Amino acid sequence: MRYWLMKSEPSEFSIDDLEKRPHQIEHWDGVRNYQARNMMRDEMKVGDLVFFYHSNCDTPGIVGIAKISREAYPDFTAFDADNKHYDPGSKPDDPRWFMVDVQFVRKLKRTITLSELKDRPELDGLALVRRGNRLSVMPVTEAQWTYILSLE
DNA sequence: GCCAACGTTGGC
DNA sequence: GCCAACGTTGGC
Repeated sequence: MRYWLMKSEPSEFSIDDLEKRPHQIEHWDGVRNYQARNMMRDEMKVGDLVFFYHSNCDTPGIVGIAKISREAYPDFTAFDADNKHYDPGSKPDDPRWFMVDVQFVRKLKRTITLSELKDRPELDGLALVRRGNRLSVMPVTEAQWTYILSLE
């Protein structure tokens, strides 16, 4: 089993939104970065655990835990010309973009903020805190996962 | 709102 | 294949 971190802007889709979805499951659409796509398509497995991260908001940070409930399948929002993630280069018979389903597990007792994650030398290797990183999906090692949870 | 960092596009 | 221009991300 692997661990991940996935970013979402809470104004678009927050941990509370996930908790309120039917069965507390939602598809993770809109990823349009090849590196992130490859991780979702090739490496994410049902049962993998995910830190749910709120980006582009007042207090960026990890707010909850989710799990992968369905492995990669074509991101149908890429086929919809009215969708803001539309990509005419992705065809139903030859999809370019993929998504997974994530299921709510729990919220953290508090937000573990980006600024405190940056302060921890134990997390120097975490892509999230590396300069200039923009990946919206990234791997987390088991050691990093355990350490971050110990901060809760 | 600003802007640094980075990915993508497309002319050559 | 190079690289300038452009668009996006996302912290601040």
